[in-house]
Amino acid sequence: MGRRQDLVDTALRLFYEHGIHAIGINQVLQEAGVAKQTLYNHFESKDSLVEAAVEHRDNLFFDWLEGRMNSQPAGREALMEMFDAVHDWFNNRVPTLHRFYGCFFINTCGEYSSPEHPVHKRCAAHKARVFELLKRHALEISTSETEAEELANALFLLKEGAIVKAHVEGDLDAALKAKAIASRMISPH
Amino acid sequence: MGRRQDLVDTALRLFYEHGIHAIGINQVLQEAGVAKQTLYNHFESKDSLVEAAVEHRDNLFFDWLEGRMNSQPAGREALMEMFDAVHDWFNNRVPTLHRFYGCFFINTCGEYSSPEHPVHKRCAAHKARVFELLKRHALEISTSETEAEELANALFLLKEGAIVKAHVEGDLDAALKAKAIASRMISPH
DNA sequence: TTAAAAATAGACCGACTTGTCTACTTCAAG
DNA sequence: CTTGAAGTAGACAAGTCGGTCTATTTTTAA
Repeated sequence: MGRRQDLVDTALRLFYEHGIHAIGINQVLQEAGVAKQTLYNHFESKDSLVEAAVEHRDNLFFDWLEGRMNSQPAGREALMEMFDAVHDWFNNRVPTLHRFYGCFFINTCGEYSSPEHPVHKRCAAHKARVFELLKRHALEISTSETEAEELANALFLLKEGAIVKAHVEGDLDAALKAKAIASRMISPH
Repeated sequence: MGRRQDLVDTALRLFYEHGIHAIGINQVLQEAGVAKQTLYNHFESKDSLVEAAVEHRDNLFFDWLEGRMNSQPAGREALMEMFDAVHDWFNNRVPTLHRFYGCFFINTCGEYSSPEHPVHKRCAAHKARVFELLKRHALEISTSETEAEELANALFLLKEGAIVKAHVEGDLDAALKAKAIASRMISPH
Protein backbone atom coordinates (compact mmCIF):
# COMPACT_ATOMS: atom_id res chain seq x y z
CA MET A 1 0.00 0.00 0.00
CA GLY A 2 2.93 2.35 0.47
CA ARG A 3 4.13 4.22 3.52
CA ARG A 4 2.71 7.50 2.32
CA GLN A 5 -0.81 6.12 2.21
CA ASP A 6 -0.32 4.43 5.59
CA LEU A 7 0.53 7.81 7.03
CA VAL A 8 -2.43 9.55 5.42
CA ASP A 9 -4.84 6.80 6.53
CA THR A 10 -3.60 6.83 10.11
CA ALA A 11 -3.47 10.62 10.29
CA LEU A 12 -7.01 10.93 8.97
CA ARG A 13 -8.34 8.37 11.44
CA LEU A 14 -6.70 10.08 14.43
CA PHE A 15 -7.46 13.63 13.26
CA TYR A 16 -11.10 12.73 12.65
CA GLU A 17 -11.55 11.09 16.03
CA HIS A 18 -9.65 13.58 18.22
CA GLY A 19 -9.18 16.74 16.21
CA ILE A 20 -6.01 17.85 14.48
CA HIS A 21 -4.26 19.92 17.12
CA ALA A 22 -4.85 17.22 19.72
CA ILE A 23 -2.83 14.70 17.70
CA GLY A 24 0.96 14.85 17.53
CA ILE A 25 3.19 13.67 14.75
CA ASN A 26 4.78 11.08 17.00
CA GLN A 27 1.44 9.42 17.69
CA VAL A 28 0.67 9.20 13.98
CA LEU A 29 4.09 7.65 13.36
CA GLN A 30 3.74 5.12 16.15
CA GLU A 31 0.26 3.96 15.12
CA ALA A 32 1.22 3.84 11.46
CA GLY A 33 4.42 1.97 12.27
CA VAL A 34 6.50 4.35 10.21
CA ALA A 35 9.76 6.13 11.01
CA LYS A 36 9.86 9.88 11.44
CA GLN A 37 12.29 10.49 8.62
CA THR A 38 9.95 8.66 6.25
CA LEU A 39 7.20 11.12 7.04
CA TYR A 40 9.44 14.09 6.34
CA ASN A 41 10.58 12.36 3.19
CA HIS A 42 6.99 12.39 1.88
CA PHE A 43 5.69 15.59 3.53
CA GLU A 44 7.46 18.80 4.29
CA SER A 45 5.52 19.53 7.49
CA LYS A 46 2.61 18.44 9.66
CA ASP A 47 0.42 20.96 7.85
CA SER A 48 1.23 19.27 4.60
CA LEU A 49 0.13 15.94 6.08
CA VAL A 50 -3.08 17.58 7.26
CA GLU A 51 -3.80 18.79 3.74
CA ALA A 52 -3.25 15.30 2.38
CA ALA A 53 -5.60 13.87 5.00
CA VAL A 54 -8.32 16.38 4.08
CA GLU A 55 -7.89 15.64 0.39
CA HIS A 56 -8.10 11.91 1.09
CA ARG A 57 -11.28 12.33 3.12
CA ASP A 58 -12.74 14.46 0.34
CA ASN A 59 -12.31 11.67 -2.20
CA LEU A 60 -13.37 8.95 0.24
CA PHE A 61 -16.57 10.73 1.17
CA PHE A 62 -17.49 12.10 -2.22
CA ASP A 63 -16.97 8.83 -4.07
CA TRP A 64 -19.05 7.00 -1.49
CA LEU A 65 -21.92 9.52 -1.60
CA GLU A 66 -21.90 9.74 -5.38
CA GLY A 67 -21.94 5.96 -5.56
CA ARG A 68 -24.91 5.71 -3.27
CA MET A 69 -26.87 8.38 -5.16
CA ASN A 70 -26.02 6.85 -8.53
CA SER A 71 -27.55 3.59 -7.34
CA GLN A 72 -30.91 5.32 -7.71
CA PRO A 73 -32.64 6.98 -10.68
CA ALA A 74 -31.34 10.50 -11.19
CA GLY A 75 -33.43 13.25 -9.64
CA ARG A 76 -35.84 12.77 -6.78
CA GLU A 77 -34.87 9.21 -5.88
CA ALA A 78 -31.16 9.99 -5.86
CA LEU A 79 -31.72 13.04 -3.66
CA MET A 80 -33.75 10.98 -1.20
CA GLU A 81 -31.08 8.30 -1.24
CA MET A 82 -28.62 10.89 0.07
CA PHE A 83 -30.50 11.02 3.36
CA ASP A 84 -30.56 7.24 3.63
CA ALA A 85 -26.84 7.21 2.93
CA VAL A 86 -25.96 9.67 5.68
CA HIS A 87 -28.37 7.83 7.97
CA ASP A 88 -26.22 4.74 7.50
CA TRP A 89 -23.14 6.87 8.13
CA PHE A 90 -24.52 8.27 11.41
CA ASN A 91 -25.27 4.74 12.57
CA ASN A 92 -21.81 3.42 11.77
CA ARG A 93 -22.86 1.21 8.89
CA VAL A 94 -20.25 2.65 6.49
CA PRO A 95 -16.83 1.22 7.45
CA THR A 96 -15.15 3.26 4.73
CA LEU A 97 -16.00 6.47 6.59
CA HIS A 98 -14.89 5.24 10.03
CA ARG A 99 -16.95 5.62 13.18
CA PHE A 100 -19.12 8.73 13.01
CA TYR A 101 -17.63 11.81 14.67
CA GLY A 102 -19.51 14.47 12.76
CA CYS A 103 -18.26 16.02 9.55
CA PHE A 104 -14.48 16.06 9.31
CA PHE A 105 -14.58 19.21 7.21
CA ILE A 106 -16.80 21.12 9.61
CA ASN A 107 -14.65 20.00 12.54
CA THR A 108 -11.47 20.96 10.73
CA CYS A 109 -12.76 24.44 9.88
CA GLY A 110 -13.34 24.86 13.61
CA GLU A 111 -9.59 24.43 14.07
CA TYR A 112 -8.59 26.47 11.01
CA SER A 113 -11.02 29.35 11.23
CA SER A 114 -9.37 31.72 8.81
CA PRO A 115 -10.99 31.35 5.38
CA GLU A 116 -7.61 32.11 3.81
CA HIS A 117 -5.92 29.06 5.29
CA PRO A 118 -5.28 26.35 2.66
CA VAL A 119 -6.81 23.69 4.91
CA HIS A 120 -9.99 25.72 5.37
CA LYS A 121 -10.16 26.33 1.61
CA ARG A 122 -9.81 22.62 0.96
CA CYS A 123 -12.78 21.96 3.25
CA ALA A 124 -14.86 24.61 1.50
CA ALA A 125 -13.98 23.02 -1.85
CA HIS A 126 -15.31 19.68 -0.62
CA LYS A 127 -18.62 21.23 0.39
CA ALA A 128 -18.88 22.97 -2.97
CA ARG A 129 -18.27 19.64 -4.69
CA VAL A 130 -21.08 17.97 -2.77
CA PHE A 131 -23.36 20.91 -3.50
CA GLU A 132 -22.73 20.51 -7.23
CA LEU A 133 -23.67 16.86 -6.93
CA LEU A 134 -26.98 17.83 -5.35
CA LYS A 135 -27.58 20.53 -7.92
CA ARG A 136 -27.01 18.12 -10.78
CA HIS A 137 -29.83 15.92 -9.50
CA ALA A 138 -32.00 18.89 -8.58
CA LEU A 139 -31.82 20.03 -12.19
CA GLU A 140 -33.51 16.78 -13.21
CA ILE A 141 -36.69 17.76 -11.41
CA SER A 142 -36.60 21.53 -11.77
CA THR A 143 -37.93 23.84 -14.43
CA SER A 144 -35.10 26.35 -14.17
CA GLU A 145 -31.52 26.73 -13.06
CA THR A 146 -32.62 29.04 -10.25
CA GLU A 147 -35.21 26.59 -8.99
CA ALA A 148 -32.63 23.79 -9.01
CA GLU A 149 -30.17 25.95 -7.14
CA GLU A 150 -32.75 26.74 -4.47
CA LEU A 151 -33.76 23.12 -4.09
CA ALA A 152 -30.17 21.94 -3.84
CA ASN A 153 -29.49 24.63 -1.27
CA ALA A 154 -32.45 23.62 0.87
CA LEU A 155 -31.46 19.96 0.84
CA PHE A 156 -27.86 20.88 1.55
CA LEU A 157 -28.81 22.92 4.61
CA LEU A 158 -31.00 20.10 5.92
CA LYS A 159 -28.18 17.60 5.45
CA GLU A 160 -25.60 19.81 7.20
CA GLY A 161 -28.04 20.47 10.01
CA ALA A 162 -28.66 16.75 10.41
CA ILE A 163 -24.92 16.03 10.61
CA VAL A 164 -24.51 18.60 13.36
CA LYS A 165 -27.55 17.41 15.29
CA ALA A 166 -26.46 13.78 15.03
CA HIS A 167 -22.97 14.54 16.31
CA VAL A 168 -23.54 17.23 18.94
CA GLU A 169 -26.80 15.88 20.35
CA GLY A 170 -26.30 12.23 19.48
CA ASP A 171 -29.58 12.15 17.54
CA LEU A 172 -29.18 9.02 15.44
CA ASP A 173 -32.44 9.65 13.59
CA ALA A 174 -31.53 13.15 12.47
CA ALA A 175 -31.10 12.03 8.87
CA LEU A 176 -34.54 10.43 8.72
CA LYS A 177 -36.18 13.55 10.12
CA ALA A 178 -34.34 15.66 7.57
CA LYS A 179 -35.47 13.26 4.85
CA ALA A 180 -39.09 13.63 5.88
CA ILE A 181 -38.82 17.41 5.63
CA ALA A 182 -37.05 17.17 2.29
CA SER A 183 -39.65 14.77 0.99
CA ARG A 184 -42.42 17.27 1.73
CA MET A 185 -40.43 20.00 0.02
CA ILE A 186 -39.90 18.10 -3.22
CA SER A 187 -43.42 16.83 -3.74
CA PRO A 188 -45.61 18.74 -1.36
CA HIS A 189 -48.82 17.79 -3.14
CA MET B 1 -15.07 42.78 36.77
CA GLY B 2 -13.02 40.21 38.64
CA ARG B 3 -10.06 38.15 37.56
CA ARG B 4 -12.13 35.02 37.11
CA GLN B 5 -14.37 36.66 34.55
CA ASP B 6 -11.34 38.20 32.81
CA LEU B 7 -9.96 34.72 32.39
CA VAL B 8 -13.22 33.27 31.10
CA ASP B 9 -13.71 36.15 28.65
CA THR B 10 -10.19 35.90 27.28
CA ALA B 11 -10.25 32.12 27.11
CA LEU B 12 -13.56 32.12 25.25
CA ARG B 13 -12.32 34.68 22.75
CA LEU B 14 -9.13 32.76 22.00
CA PHE B 15 -10.77 29.32 22.03
CA TYR B 16 -13.51 30.52 19.68
CA GLU B 17 -11.08 32.05 17.23
CA HIS B 18 -8.39 29.37 17.17
CA GLY B 19 -9.87 26.24 18.69
CA ILE B 20 -9.25 24.96 22.19
CA HIS B 21 -6.26 22.66 21.74
CA ALA B 22 -4.45 25.32 19.74
CA ILE B 23 -4.48 27.74 22.68
CA GLY B 24 -2.21 27.30 25.68
CA ILE B 25 -2.82 28.41 29.22
CA ASN B 26 0.12 30.80 29.08
CA GLN B 27 -1.38 32.67 26.15
CA VAL B 28 -4.68 33.10 27.96
CA LEU B 29 -2.83 34.38 31.03
CA GLN B 30 -0.75 36.83 29.05
CA GLU B 31 -3.67 38.30 27.10
CA ALA B 32 -5.84 38.47 30.21
CA GLY B 33 -3.02 40.08 32.18
CA VAL B 34 -3.45 37.61 35.02
CA ALA B 35 -0.89 35.56 36.95
CA LYS B 36 -0.76 31.81 36.61
CA GLN B 37 -1.42 31.11 40.25
CA THR B 38 -4.59 33.17 40.06
CA LEU B 39 -5.92 30.91 37.34
CA TYR B 40 -5.24 27.79 39.38
CA ASN B 41 -6.78 29.50 42.36
CA HIS B 42 -10.09 29.80 40.47
CA PHE B 43 -9.90 26.68 38.29
CA GLU B 44 -8.43 23.29 39.03
CA SER B 45 -7.29 22.63 35.44
CA LYS B 46 -7.43 23.88 31.87
CA ASP B 47 -10.40 21.60 31.25
CA SER B 48 -12.24 23.32 34.05
CA LEU B 49 -11.57 26.68 32.38
CA VAL B 50 -12.84 25.24 29.11
CA GLU B 51 -16.09 24.22 30.78
CA ALA B 52 -16.49 27.70 32.21
CA ALA B 53 -15.89 29.21 28.77
CA VAL B 54 -18.53 26.95 27.21
CA GLU B 55 -21.01 27.79 29.93
CA HIS B 56 -20.34 31.49 29.45
CA ARG B 57 -20.87 31.26 25.71
CA ASP B 58 -24.08 29.33 26.32
CA ASN B 59 -25.51 32.19 28.38
CA LEU B 60 -24.12 34.88 26.10
CA PHE B 61 -25.61 33.34 22.99
CA PHE B 62 -28.90 32.17 24.43
CA ASP B 63 -29.72 35.44 26.14
CA TRP B 64 -28.93 37.32 22.97
CA LEU B 65 -31.06 35.07 20.75
CA GLU B 66 -33.95 34.98 23.19
CA GLY B 67 -33.83 38.76 23.43
CA ARG B 68 -33.96 39.15 19.68
CA MET B 69 -36.87 36.72 19.32
CA ASN B 70 -38.77 38.30 22.19
CA SER B 71 -38.59 41.64 20.37
CA GLN B 72 -41.17 40.20 17.98
CA PRO B 73 -44.65 38.79 18.53
CA ALA B 74 -44.50 35.18 19.72
CA GLY B 75 -44.87 32.55 17.00
CA ARG B 76 -44.21 33.14 13.34
CA GLU B 77 -42.60 36.56 13.64
CA ALA B 78 -40.29 35.49 16.43
CA LEU B 79 -39.20 32.41 14.46
CA MET B 80 -38.48 34.52 11.40
CA GLU B 81 -36.58 36.99 13.57
CA MET B 82 -34.21 34.17 14.51
CA PHE B 83 -32.91 34.06 10.94
CA ASP B 84 -32.45 37.83 10.86
CA ALA B 85 -30.58 37.59 14.14
CA VAL B 86 -28.12 34.97 12.95
CA HIS B 87 -27.77 36.90 9.70
CA ASP B 88 -26.50 39.83 11.77
CA TRP B 89 -24.21 37.43 13.63
CA PHE B 90 -22.72 36.05 10.41
CA ASN B 91 -22.04 39.58 9.21
CA ASN B 92 -20.33 40.65 12.43
CA ARG B 93 -23.02 43.02 13.56
CA VAL B 94 -23.28 41.49 17.05
CA PRO B 95 -20.24 42.61 19.07
CA THR B 96 -21.40 40.53 22.05
CA LEU B 97 -20.78 37.34 20.09
CA HIS B 98 -17.34 38.36 18.76
CA ARG B 99 -16.31 38.02 15.15
CA PHE B 100 -18.08 35.11 13.46
CA TYR B 101 -16.08 31.87 13.42
CA GLY B 102 -18.95 29.42 13.12
CA CYS B 103 -20.72 27.90 16.10
CA PHE B 104 -18.47 27.59 19.13
CA PHE B 105 -20.40 24.52 20.31
CA ILE B 106 -20.15 22.70 17.00
CA ASN B 107 -16.44 23.55 16.78
CA THR B 108 -15.85 22.41 20.34
CA CYS B 109 -17.59 19.08 19.76
CA GLY B 110 -15.17 18.56 16.90
CA GLU B 111 -12.38 18.69 19.47
CA TYR B 112 -14.23 16.70 22.14
CA SER B 113 -15.85 14.00 20.03
CA SER B 114 -16.81 11.59 22.77
CA PRO B 115 -20.44 12.21 23.75
CA GLU B 116 -19.54 11.25 27.33
CA HIS B 117 -17.07 14.09 27.75
CA PRO B 118 -18.45 16.83 30.06
CA VAL B 119 -17.51 19.53 27.55
CA HIS B 120 -19.35 17.73 24.74
CA LYS B 121 -22.38 17.27 27.01
CA ARG B 122 -22.37 20.96 27.84
CA CYS B 123 -22.48 21.77 24.11
CA ALA B 124 -25.35 19.36 23.58
CA ALA B 125 -27.22 21.00 26.45
CA HIS B 126 -26.87 24.37 24.76
CA LYS B 127 -28.36 23.07 21.54
CA ALA B 128 -31.23 21.48 23.45
CA ARG B 129 -31.87 24.80 25.15
CA VAL B 130 -32.07 26.61 21.83
CA PHE B 131 -34.33 23.90 20.44
CA GLU B 132 -36.76 24.38 23.35
CA LEU B 133 -36.84 28.10 22.58
CA LEU B 134 -37.83 27.33 19.00
CA LYS B 135 -40.38 24.78 20.09
CA ARG B 136 -42.01 27.23 22.46
CA HIS B 137 -42.66 29.60 19.57
CA ALA B 138 -43.59 26.80 17.21
CA LEU B 139 -46.33 25.77 19.62
CA GLU B 140 -47.94 29.16 19.11
CA ILE B 141 -48.69 28.40 15.50
CA SER B 142 -49.21 24.64 15.63
CA THR B 143 -52.25 22.54 16.26
CA SER B 144 -50.46 19.81 18.16
CA GLU B 145 -47.33 19.11 20.17
CA THR B 146 -46.09 16.79 17.44
CA GLU B 147 -46.58 19.39 14.72
CA ALA B 148 -44.72 21.97 16.81
CA GLU B 149 -41.87 19.56 17.41
CA GLU B 150 -41.56 18.88 13.69
CA LEU B 151 -41.63 22.55 12.80
CA ALA B 152 -39.05 23.43 15.43
CA ASN B 153 -36.87 20.60 14.20
CA ALA B 154 -37.04 21.76 10.59
CA LEU B 155 -36.15 25.34 11.51
CA PHE B 156 -33.37 24.10 13.76
CA LEU B 157 -31.81 22.04 10.98
CA LEU B 158 -32.00 24.97 8.58
CA LYS B 159 -30.34 27.26 11.12
CA GLU B 160 -27.53 24.79 11.88
CA GLY B 161 -27.01 24.20 8.17
CA ALA B 162 -26.80 27.95 7.59
CA ILE B 163 -24.20 28.38 10.34
CA VAL B 164 -22.04 25.68 8.78
CA LYS B 165 -22.43 27.05 5.26
CA ALA B 166 -21.63 30.58 6.40
CA HIS B 167 -18.49 29.50 8.19
CA VAL B 168 -17.06 26.77 5.96
CA GLU B 169 -17.98 28.30 2.61
CA GLY B 170 -18.03 31.94 3.69
CA ASP B 171 -21.60 32.34 2.45
CA LEU B 172 -22.70 35.51 4.22
CA ASP B 173 -26.24 35.21 2.90
CA ALA B 174 -26.79 31.70 4.19
CA ALA B 175 -29.16 32.90 6.88
CA LEU B 176 -31.37 34.78 4.42
CA LYS B 177 -31.61 31.76 2.14
CA ALA B 178 -32.52 29.60 5.12
CA LYS B 179 -35.13 32.18 6.11
CA ALA B 180 -36.71 32.06 2.65
CA ILE B 181 -37.03 28.28 2.88
CA ALA B 182 -38.41 28.49 6.40
CA SER B 183 -40.87 31.14 5.34
CA ARG B 184 -42.26 28.86 2.64
CA MET B 185 -42.55 26.04 5.16
CA ILE B 186 -44.51 28.02 7.70
CA SER B 187 -46.97 29.63 5.32
CA PRO B 188 -46.59 27.85 1.99
CA HIS B 189 -49.51 29.63 0.35
C1' DT C 1 25.76 -9.38 -7.58
C1' DT C 2 26.04 -4.85 -6.77
C1' DA C 3 24.86 -0.16 -6.19
C1' DA C 4 21.44 3.17 -5.29
C1' DA C 5 17.21 4.28 -2.98
C1' DA C 6 14.17 4.00 0.82
C1' DA C 7 13.17 2.91 5.29
C1' DT C 8 14.65 2.19 10.02
C1' DA C 9 15.69 3.51 15.20
C1' DG C 10 16.69 6.86 17.94
C1' DA C 11 19.46 10.78 19.61
C1' DC C 12 18.94 15.50 19.63
C1' DC C 13 17.16 20.49 19.29
C1' DG C 14 14.68 24.55 21.05
C1' DA C 15 10.32 25.75 22.04
C1' DC C 16 6.20 24.94 24.25
C1' DT C 17 2.74 22.20 27.36
C1' DT C 18 0.09 21.93 31.95
C1' DG C 19 0.77 22.49 36.47
C1' DT C 20 3.43 23.48 41.14
C1' DC C 21 6.03 26.20 44.09
C1' DT C 22 8.23 30.21 46.34
C1' DA C 23 8.76 34.85 47.57
C1' DC C 24 7.02 39.35 47.21
C1' DT C 25 3.29 42.92 46.82
C1' DT C 26 -1.29 44.89 46.95
C1' DC C 27 -5.35 45.76 49.24
C1' DA C 28 -9.27 45.65 52.16
C1' DA C 29 -11.46 44.85 56.78
C1' DG C 30 -11.26 44.85 61.74
C1' DC D 1 -1.98 49.76 62.41
C1' DT D 2 -2.27 45.08 61.64
C1' DT D 3 -3.57 40.83 59.86
C1' DG D 4 -4.94 37.81 56.27
C1' DA D 5 -6.52 37.11 51.75
C1' DA D 6 -5.65 37.69 46.94
C1' DG D 7 -2.76 38.77 43.37
C1' DT D 8 1.95 39.21 41.35
C1' DA D 9 6.32 37.53 38.82
C1' DG D 10 8.86 34.05 37.69
C1' DA D 11 11.56 29.79 38.45
C1' DC D 12 10.86 25.09 37.99
C1' DA D 13 9.32 20.25 36.81
C1' DA D 14 8.33 16.56 33.61
C1' DG D 15 6.72 15.84 29.47
C1' DT D 16 5.36 16.79 24.52
C1' DC D 17 5.66 19.54 20.28
C1' DG D 18 7.38 19.75 15.29
C1' DG D 19 11.43 19.01 13.04
C1' DT D 20 16.60 17.68 11.95
C1' DC D 21 20.31 14.63 11.88
C1' DT D 22 23.18 10.39 11.89
C1' DA D 23 24.07 5.73 11.35
C1' DT D 24 22.28 1.39 10.09
C1' DT D 25 19.35 -1.88 7.67
C1' DT D 26 16.14 -3.26 4.15
C1' DT D 27 14.42 -3.13 -0.33
C1' DT D 28 14.54 -2.46 -5.17
C1' DA D 29 16.45 -2.52 -9.77
C1' DA D 30 20.17 -2.71 -13.13
